[in-house]
Parts: sequence; C-alpha cells; structure tokens
Amino acid sequence: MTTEIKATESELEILQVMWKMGQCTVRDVHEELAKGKDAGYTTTLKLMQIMNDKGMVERDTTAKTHLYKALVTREQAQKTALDKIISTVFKGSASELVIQALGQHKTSKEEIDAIKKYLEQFDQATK
Amino acid sequence: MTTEIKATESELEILQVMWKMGQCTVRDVHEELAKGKDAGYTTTLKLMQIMNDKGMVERDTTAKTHLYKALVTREQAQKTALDKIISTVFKGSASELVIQALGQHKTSKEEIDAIKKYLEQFDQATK
DNA sequence: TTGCATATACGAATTCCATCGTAGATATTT
DNA sequence: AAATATCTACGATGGAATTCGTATATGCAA
Repeated sequence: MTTEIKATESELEILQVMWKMGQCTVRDVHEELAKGKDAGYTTTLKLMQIMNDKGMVERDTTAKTHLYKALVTREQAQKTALDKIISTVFKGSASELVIQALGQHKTSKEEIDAIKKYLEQFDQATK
Repeated sequence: MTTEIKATESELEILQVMWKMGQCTVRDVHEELAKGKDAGYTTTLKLMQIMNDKGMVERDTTAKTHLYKALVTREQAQKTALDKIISTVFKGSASELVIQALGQHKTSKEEIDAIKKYLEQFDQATK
C-alpha cells in the first residue's frame, strides 16, 4: 500500500505548478500562483513547508534558496480524485462519469479516436 | 450564470441521499447516513439547515416535521466536480480523464458498449 | 561595510467545516 | 393531564486549512 495522499485544495494548486515545472523554488510556485489570484509569498512558503512535513514533496536545502520537487505524482492524484467523485456524485458508475465528461467538454476528433482505440483494445482484453 | 454551488463533503453525502429519495425529512437522511457511519442527529439537522440557508435545498415548514428537497441537481454537482478535477489534475484534458477512469475501474461489457454507442453518435454530430 | 533584497522559520489570527449539547416547542402515549 | 418522544433552533466547541506578520539569516550591490 502506498502512503496516503490527501492533498487539500491549496496543496493541489501547488502540486500542479510543481508537476509542470519539475524542481522549483517557493518563488517559482508563488509567481505562478500569483497570476491567477493574489496570495502572500509566506503563505505559499508555509504551505510548501507543510507539504514537506507530510512527505508530499522533497526538498533540497543545500543552498539558501531551497529546491522542491513533488513526490506525489499526478497519476496518484488523478486516481484519488476520480475515486472520490465517482463514489460521491456518480453512484459508483465510472461509465456515467465518462459519458458526462465527453458530453460537457469539447473533445477533439483525435481525442475521440484515441478513446475509441482504447476501448477496442479493452474489448479484446475482456474478450 | 447559474448560482454558485459549492457543496462540502458532508453536504454532498446528504445530497446523495436526497437525490435518491426525493423529498425527505432530516430523519430520513440521518437514518440513511447512519448506515455508513455514526453521526448525531442534530449534526445532520444543522447541516441541512445550513444547506437551506445557502439555497441548496428547499424546505416545506408547514408541518412540525419539515420536508426537504434538493435544489441542486446531481447533474450540476457532477459538472462542478468534473470541471474541477479536469482543471486541477487532468491538465484540462477530458479525454485523459476518460481513459484513466476506464482503466482503473472495472467496467462491464454493457457499460463499454454504452460508451461506444455514445461515441458513435458523437462522431456523427461532429460530422 | 553598510544597506537592501530575498530567503526561511514559525507563531498567531482567521476562517471554514463538522459535531454536539441543550433549550424550547409540539406531538404522542399512557 | 402527565410523562415521554420527537422535532427545530441555535450557540459553543474543536479541529483542520489557510493566511499573514515578524524575526532572523543570508547574499548582493553600492
């Protein structure tokens, strides 16, 4: 069993930035977040320190300016998030979620094809 | 723009019951929740009162025992939840979410077929 | 080297959510 | 009618998440 990952909203916002940038500083993250909303620098700092305490990120403290890196992967977070909403709003039905998702978000032809292809292979596996 | 719906975890649990039952009393909801976890009756009551204040449910106070009904629909909640996770953990890509969802949840042959059918019709619409 | 910018650490205030106890009103039972 | 059960209202508490201020250390520029 992997370690429990229970990221809060703010932590997820931060993780998003870290997933995109890879290793980064508090300032990196803060600047990125500041584009979307105003938040104090020390708020981001504190959050990242907490995430470090929780083991969600790792930190290189060699230099004065610390370097952070996400330990939680985007895939783990995706799984957690999916499980949650499937059970709370989709009555446990993944297919209902799939159909809703396809319906309300514009999906390109390529994406549709990718999904179809995926389903084919899926079929074969299930025989 | 529709009214802001921001249901908390507990509120979602309650909504789930209300979606299933339609109009119901606090006790109805409480009994249902009590099957899964233990919670005090007044906790449920308070929560439902708050939901009423927020306009998430409506209430008929004619009789001593009030009757509640969800105003937020399951579809709205689904949309809200999907939008959120697609933007936070799926980089805005609905198709990625779809593939993940199919991958990690066992999906029956029937469901797969339903999805395929949906995709066909989708294709035609997009031409 | 003095001053300014920028970093971490950390305590404190605040807000939000969930939980519960108790008071008071209204039914229901005996 | 008195006792009992059940309801709503609502304040209080506790805890988690978030935000911020301030102290202190470190690097850099004049």
